[in-house]
Amino acid sequence: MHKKLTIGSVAKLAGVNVETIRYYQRLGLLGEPAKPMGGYRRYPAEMVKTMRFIKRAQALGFTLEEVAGLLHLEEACACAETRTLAAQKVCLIDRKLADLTAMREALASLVQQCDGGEPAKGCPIIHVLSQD
Amino acid sequence: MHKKLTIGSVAKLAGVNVETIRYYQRLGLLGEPAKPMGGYRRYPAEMVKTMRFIKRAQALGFTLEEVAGLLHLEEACACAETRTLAAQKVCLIDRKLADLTAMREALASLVQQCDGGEPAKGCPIIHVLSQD
DNA sequence: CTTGATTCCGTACTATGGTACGGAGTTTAG
DNA sequence: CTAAACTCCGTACCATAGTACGGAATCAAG
Repeated sequence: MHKKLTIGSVAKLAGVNVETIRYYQRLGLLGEPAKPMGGYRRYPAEMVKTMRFIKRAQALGFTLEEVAGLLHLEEACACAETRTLAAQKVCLIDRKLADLTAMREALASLVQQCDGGEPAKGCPIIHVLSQD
Repeated sequence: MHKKLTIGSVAKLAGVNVETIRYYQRLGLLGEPAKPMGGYRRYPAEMVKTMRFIKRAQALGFTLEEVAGLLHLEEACACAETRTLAAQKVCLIDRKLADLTAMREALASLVQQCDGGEPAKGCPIIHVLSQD
């Protein structure tokens, strides 16, 4: 009794296109409930959460393939492999955080220097960001 | 006398494909020096820095179109428009940082719980990450 | 001065992440 | 019970970010 949503409702609740759900199903990211003899498929409400998770992960730079990996972590935990995979993701995120922070500082200082009014003679943006 | 590199050397120094440089030129991200009467073009060493900048920005989730915007900030500073653009990028980065941090915490706690040894019964990863 | 590497240029192809479309069947609301 | 809305399925199309290819010209070393 907990499979009550049509694909359209899932899409609406998750804020995505129906086609996107079908696309993810083709990629194996989302399961397809069995089609009840000629009728429409019914989806559990957790589907919406999973969709939102995918969208969040994607926004953070994970590819759909990586997201598929993260989703597998859910069903197979307490396993050395999956733990390692998750730990690697954490390292990867740490590197991204460091890079993003550096970028943020550089841009913020650019904005400040622009505020300072010092005209022409080249903004330091590329100079600051392109070293190493 | 400061235009000494061939496109191949730039590519090698920046660690990218020659075709990628030509692709960026087509998109207008990189300039093309004038071709000296039937010969090969020569590029300034800064080209390498610009390439590296593009790659760094991309790795942080900026599209090539956005990178083009960032590059324009370099030559036209002290201008209200460009300052605003940069400030918006900073906000955007702040949002990404917040999201990434949340993701990091969630994943790290997943790893810890896996370490705890509590077997089966579902990892909290999706539960934790998909709320709101 | 020839041979092999590199450049130039255009065009085509690839992968990823979707979106759109068309026709047939199925629901659901009035 | 009919009409509108939705589902199913396959196939086609789109944008982004490149990579590959092929022929002609040019350069650099032996």
